[in-house]
Order: sequence, then C-alpha cells, then structure tokens
Amino acid sequence: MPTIYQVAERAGVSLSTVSRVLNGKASVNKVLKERVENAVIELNYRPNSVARSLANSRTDSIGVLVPELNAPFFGDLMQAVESTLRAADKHVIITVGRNCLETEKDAVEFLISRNCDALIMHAEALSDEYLLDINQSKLPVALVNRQIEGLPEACINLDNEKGGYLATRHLLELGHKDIAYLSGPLEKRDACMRLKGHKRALSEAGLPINSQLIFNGDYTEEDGKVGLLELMARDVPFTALVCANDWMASGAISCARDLGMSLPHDLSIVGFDDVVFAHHVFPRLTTVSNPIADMAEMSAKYILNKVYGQSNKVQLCFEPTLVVRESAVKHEG
Amino acid sequence: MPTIYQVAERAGVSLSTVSRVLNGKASVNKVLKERVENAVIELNYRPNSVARSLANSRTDSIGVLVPELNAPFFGDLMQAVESTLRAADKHVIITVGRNCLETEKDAVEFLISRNCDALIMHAEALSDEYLLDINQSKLPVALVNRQIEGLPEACINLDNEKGGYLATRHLLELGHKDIAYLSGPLEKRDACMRLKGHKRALSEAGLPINSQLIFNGDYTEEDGKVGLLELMARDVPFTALVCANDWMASGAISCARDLGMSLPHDLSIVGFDDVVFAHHVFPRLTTVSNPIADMAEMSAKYILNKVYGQSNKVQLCFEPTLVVRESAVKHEG
DNA sequence: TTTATTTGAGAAAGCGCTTTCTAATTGCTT
DNA sequence: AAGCAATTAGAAAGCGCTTTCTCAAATAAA
Repeated sequence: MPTIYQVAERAGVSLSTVSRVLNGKASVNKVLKERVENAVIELNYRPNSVARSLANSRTDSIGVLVPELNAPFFGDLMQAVESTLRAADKHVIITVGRNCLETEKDAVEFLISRNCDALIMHAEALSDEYLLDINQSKLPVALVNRQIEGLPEACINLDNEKGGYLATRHLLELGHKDIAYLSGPLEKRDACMRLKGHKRALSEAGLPINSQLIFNGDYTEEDGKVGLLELMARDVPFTALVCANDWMASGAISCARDLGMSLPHDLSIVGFDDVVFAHHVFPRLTTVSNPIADMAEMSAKYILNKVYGQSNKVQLCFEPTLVVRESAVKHEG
Repeated sequence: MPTIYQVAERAGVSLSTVSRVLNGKASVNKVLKERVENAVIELNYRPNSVARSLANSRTDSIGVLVPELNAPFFGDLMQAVESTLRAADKHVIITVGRNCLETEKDAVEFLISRNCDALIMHAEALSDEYLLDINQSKLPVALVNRQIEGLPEACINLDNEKGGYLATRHLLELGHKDIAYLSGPLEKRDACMRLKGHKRALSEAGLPINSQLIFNGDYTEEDGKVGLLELMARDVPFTALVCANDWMASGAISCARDLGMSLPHDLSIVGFDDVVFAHHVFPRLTTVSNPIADMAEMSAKYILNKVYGQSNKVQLCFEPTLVVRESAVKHEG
C-alpha cells in the first residue's frame, strides 16, 4: 500500500501539496496538481482512512441501532439509511438492541467507542434523558419513531394517530360498528397514538368506546393470537379487528383460521406498517402503510446536514396511508 | 476525552506502562498496574480506537456484503454475523450488493478502503477470480453459499443437492408421481444443485425426468407466478410443485389461488429456505430449512480464527432438513 | 524601482496509540 | 561481595494523514 509520502516523492512535491490536491481545499498550482494526480494513478494510491480519521477526528461512519436485523421493517430502515449514507461516502456500523435496555446501552457505548460521527437510532428501551445526554455530550443523534421533548429537530416520526384513525375509519366506512382493537404496549408512544386515532374515529362516528374490545399486547405475532382469543372470551361481539401492527394481525389471522372462521367474511382485519409479508398472508392484508424507508432516509439526511454540512430539506413528520387489500370487507348486517 | 497521556500522568507512570497495562501483553509491576487501573477509572478513560488502529494496523472491523438488507434470509445472516462478531468486540460494516456486479465491486472497494480486517460475503455477481484475488492480495475473505476452487477452507455451504432431494422425496412419499419444479437461475450453483437433488429423487423412485415439468425462473415471487402459469400452459398434468425457494413458492401459491385452485388439495407445494414468512403464507409452507444463521455464525468464527487467532471449530458444509407444514398433502389418486 | 500584498509550497507539529530499543533495577550464581 | 542474566520501566520512533506556520516567489500598488 503506497502512502502519501511515496506519492509526494514520485510527483516531486511535498506531502502537504499532495494532501491539498487530494482534499481540494487549498489552491495548488496547475502543473503540480497534475503531477500529483498522475502519481496517484500510477501508484494506485488510496488514502488510509484510519490515518485520516486520526488526523481530523472524523471517521465518516455513522452508528445505527435497530432492535433486530431480521425483521422486514428494520430491513427497510437499514436499506434506506445505508444507501443514503453510502452515496455520501459514509459508512454505517449496525448494532442490535434487542428491545432490551442493557443491550441497547451496550450497543451505543460500542458505537461511541468506535468513534462514530453520529448515531441513527430506533431505540426502544433507552430513556429520553440518556438519549438527550448522548446528543449533548458525545455526538449528534437522529431518532426514528420517537419523540423527545428536548430534541425536536432530531426526531423523525410517523403520524401514528392518523394511522390508527385511518384503519378504523376504513372499517367504519365498510359498515362495521363493533370493532375490536389489538393494541401494542401503551408505554410506547406509537402504540398509544395508534390507539388514540382508533378512538377518535369511533367517537367521530358517534360510537362508544368499549374497553372490553381493546386488548393490550406486545406487538408480537404471539400476542395477536392471545389477544384474539382473549377478546373472544370476553363475549362482546365484534365483526372487525384493528391490529396495531402487521405481526399481530398475522397472529390473529392464523388464530382465527385455526378457530374455524372464514376470513375475511367472519372477521375483517386491518393491520399496520405494511411490512413485506403483508401481502403474503391470506387474505392479503389491508393495512396502514408506514413509510419507514422515507423516514429512515430523512434521518440520514438530517445527519448529513448536521455533521457534514450538507443542506437537504428535512421533514420531521410523515403521513401514513391506507393500503386496501382483501382482509377487510363490507359488513353484511 | 482523556488520552493515554493523562492517564499516565495521573498514575505517575509513562504512557508505555499504561499501554502495557491496557493490553496486558507485557508484565507490569503490581503496584503500578493498580495505579494505572485506578487512573483509568477515575478519568473514565476509553482508548481511542482510531489511534489504536493506526498504530497496529488493525481496525477490528469486518466488512459484510449482502445482496439486500430488507430480505428475511439476509436478515438472519446479518443477525448471526453481528452477534458473533460483537461478542468478540469486533464490529461489522454492512454493505449492499443488489445482485449487481458494479454495485458489489463498489461495495468491496468501499470496505477495503475502510481498512476492514476481513470480509464476509454473500456475493452473487463477483467472479471467482476476483474473490480469490481479494483474498490473496488484500484481506481474508469468508464466503457464504458459494464454492470456489482455490479457496476451499473459506467457503461455507449448504448441501443444496440434499435439500432438493428432500423436498421431492417428501412429495413422492405423499404419493405424488407428477411433480413439477420451479428452478432458480441455473448459473447459480445452489439453484443447480437443488434441481439436481430433485432429479435424483425422481430417478431413485424410478420416475422419468420430464423437462416439460421444469421451469427456470429467477428466485423471485414474480417468477413463481410466471412459472406456474407457464407450467400449466404446457398442459402436462402435475399434482405437486417443488419451488427452489420460498419466494417462488409464495408467488406460485397466490397465483394458484387466483386461478381458483384450492390449496393444498389441488396442488401440493414445497418451498426452500424456510424464511420468516413461510408460516405466514396460507397454507403454511412445507419447506426445506436452510440453516443460514448457523452458516453465517460459522463464517464469522472462521474469520475470528483466521484473523484474530481464535480457534473455533469450523464446519464447512451444512445439512438442510425438511420442515413439514400444511402446503403439501397426500395425493389422493 | 521599491514596497506592500497575495499566493502557494514546504517544514513540522500533532492526532492517540503501539512497540522497539535502551537503561535501570532486581535477583542469582560463584 | 562481585559479576551476570533476567525483569521491567521509560524514551522515542513510527503508524499515515491534516493543518498550521513560515517563508519564498509572484503580483499589485505606490
């Protein structure tokens, strides 16, 4: 591996000049510049990024924290982040948080110890204070799907309330009146807002909110099953079901089928997120799209602005839309 | 951020001593060692990984190349690699190859320019020679799902032939005699071997191989549909279908349903890979499990051995197993 | 022509660490 | 007690680059 010294020698200039040509910040005599450029090509010189990082205390790497790597939702997120950042010649270091405080903290420490220039996180367990502290004392942070008081400009969010509203309103428009709801964990803001939207749709339609028709689960497929079973055990009839995410919807669907129900006629179901498998389930899932890829891209752009002086337009709040497929149908009553 | 100098000063020793304590390679007087350790704690000192890398030309980072980030199969791969490597305090830099020669090459160059210590790849488009060259002239390489002549110890593979065999034999055991096959692209070794296994199962059962019952697709969901349509148009009857991966199976399933078939009774279908959505489709997919997570973990361990002097046991060939669900049933004939 | 100003190139310091080399101290041997 | 080897600590060089500082040359102003 040739170093900058060899390039300088071959070009017959000092290494400062080579550096200047490489970084293009200061002006260099045209002739010398050309000599340097030729030397670079002849030697097939590639700057050592580690040395460069040490010298200017910048690693051009962004740490990414996701709860898991093998979930389609976070796959979309990473895909968008990676491509946006790599286009700017930055690289991503990906870590996994597993929805667990210990692991997330660990992952963040790890990223910091790796001298990342910034962090993009889908943090589940870390506290607001911790995140705020990182942002203030260590390095800039972008947060996807999270809202933190002291950090408004760094939080990229979906209008979850609207999403919940859209899902339920769709069912209302199909003539359903008795609509059950499988919620995500209410300590999570998104789950909370989705439920809120659901309730608003109900209220606007002049329908009562029956807590017997709401089940609090944990966003898992398993809880989709458990939730449906529990709701049915309560013996309050319902003809439609809104699920706080597609995993729960998928669980509910297979559970319903195991119960001998014929879908979608016996029960209309709407999901949330429109993850990749939403159209693999049968009946194909009507759901609320979550533009996670767009949001992820935006978080990357925010970081590009904040840390590397770019000036992309930043949008903080994203709108969900309804994706109509076949799992919710008209209520024949 | 405190540096090693401050630690040395506070402990009243030279920075060489601090370095020695930190790395534990040379022996240090017990008293001094303790003083250093205390200073480290008091200052909350964390070694600068960039400086360390520059000094010992090792970044403790491993480059990973996958075709895409938002596919469950590669999610499993990354998950396993990340956790294995991070447990050893290494970090992964993930890049995307998009199944495209240009992009893959680009990604590899990128990883090299980032001074990775090694590469773990699921390379689709790169040539054997290129990979061999990287391994010889730049840095150690581990290859998942690929077999290269000159690099036998670095190739972690599934016994795809056996997988194809298992799938078809299962159908034979269920009484099917007319079995169609949706193949992956035959220039890919795995697709080729899977088909080979299929043919062996047929031969062993004394059945002829009818090329009219084989369709060559591209591993995509779309080609699952196209393939099924094409096979049916050929007018050679079949009661079962083996698909070279779950995506094609999923495409074939929804296509069959759109055609008004009742699954699994009108057509038994077997997939390959057992990706996460395999049990979301309806009927739940009988498929061949691909222990990609185990293979990925093994690739990481190989690198840990090769580059960082660990000595894990390395297994190069992995066995697929049949996962029986509900998409393939007895042939009533 | 002389002086002031700008431009551009080289020298050298510094980023924070590892490691080799040197020197001092300790413990053995005889 | 003198002479030697074995430990162990410190000094210093070096990893490959950026950037400040300095100075020479070129240009503009007087």
